Amino acid sequence: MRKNQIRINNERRILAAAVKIFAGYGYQGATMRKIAEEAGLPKANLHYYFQTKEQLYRQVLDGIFKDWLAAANTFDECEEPVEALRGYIETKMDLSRKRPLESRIWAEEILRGAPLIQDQLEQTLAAWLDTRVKRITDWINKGTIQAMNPRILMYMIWAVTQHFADFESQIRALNQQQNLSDEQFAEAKKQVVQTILKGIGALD
Amino acid sequence: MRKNQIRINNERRILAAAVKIFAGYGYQGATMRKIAEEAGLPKANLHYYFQTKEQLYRQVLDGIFKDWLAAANTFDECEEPVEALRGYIETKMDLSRKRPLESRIWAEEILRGAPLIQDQLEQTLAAWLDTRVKRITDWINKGTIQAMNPRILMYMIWAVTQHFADFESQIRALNQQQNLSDEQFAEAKKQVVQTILKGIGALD
DNA sequence: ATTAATCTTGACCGTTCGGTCAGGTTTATT
DNA sequence: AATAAACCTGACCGAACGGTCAAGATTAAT
Repeated sequence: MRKNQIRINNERRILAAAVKIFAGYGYQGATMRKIAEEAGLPKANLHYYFQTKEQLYRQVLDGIFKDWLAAANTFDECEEPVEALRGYIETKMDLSRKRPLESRIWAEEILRGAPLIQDQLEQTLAAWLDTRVKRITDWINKGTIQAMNPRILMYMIWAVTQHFADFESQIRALNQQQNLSDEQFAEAKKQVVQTILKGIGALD
Repeated sequence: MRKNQIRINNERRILAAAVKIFAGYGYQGATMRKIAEEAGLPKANLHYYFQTKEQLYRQVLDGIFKDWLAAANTFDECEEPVEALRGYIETKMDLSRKRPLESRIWAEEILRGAPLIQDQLEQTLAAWLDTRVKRITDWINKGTIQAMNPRILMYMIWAVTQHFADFESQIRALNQQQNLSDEQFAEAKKQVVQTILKGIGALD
């Protein structure tokens, strides 16, 4: 079932506009009018491609969820905890830097109690986490890293890395009203990796 | 200018209801009708005590901001980095546990770009952070903890501690649909403290 | 060239939003 | 007891919301 080029283009335009508006205003604060304006299309046209606001929002969330899971590639490819965790943390930091809007949409959805993605969290994400927990447990049993609760380690990594996207406006206010420069962000990335790896006894 | 008891009681009731509704639905998603229902008062009565939805929201934010700053008492009272940071992290963790709603309201406000509290961030919070950064810098200069960027350390502490409130629904979905028990939370608190303190070279 | 399918859009609809207000009730002051 | 101040609230308002639809325009298929 090949899609027409017109449909492909317009769906992409609308989704890109929706990401901006949902990230900037939240689900409730975002309006179909604003998204239509951002996309440069009449509002009725949005409803032609996406029947309801909720369906449009769901498709946005689906795209974000895929990126979320894909970020774990480095984690899976590396044998040793230092490489694997460093790669994962750096990938998540880069994601926060390059796609902060998506991170904020995700955060707001969780903040509201994950009304639309609870199933995906309980099914897909829970399974995803379980396999990573097993790998970390193996490292612990081998003595490569110290004993700990692997889940809490993952929560900490998520918290810290996503903070640089989700709380960007707070960080900016505390940095002379300037977003972190590339140099500052690189420093943050380095320090985050260093602190966590050292914190779990994977370094030294 | 002493306030009447009726006013005191009703303002408190309305503010408590507002915290619940703002936390559960976000600023845009919260309605004066829902808040009135939660408070058990007619909607028009809310507007008698708080002229607009925004003013009510501002007062909620003000209360949260004060708790935020007050959590630093332990930090200031202790001489040594291990005590000071441990106390601060534990206080912030306890705050996330006991008052998650307030944490979520704060998070959403920052997520939306801090439209109403930007001034307070740039003035009060920036000054607050500066003094703590100075203390940490002193520790670094004394060699008690390793060299690092103190601001990034504070961001990490905020990120991790608040994550347990802000992402509660995600953590629940990954914990067999159960909120963290007191025991699990205590374990998390311990591991967070341990990881960060060890990560900055304040332990061992 | 003709038909069918897809796409486009201004105008419109019912609902809900934040907010107002007049007029009544309760509480405080003297 | 009388007056003033504070408090209460049902009914209402204009604006903005998500969504619909009929009728026309464009593109694809034959």
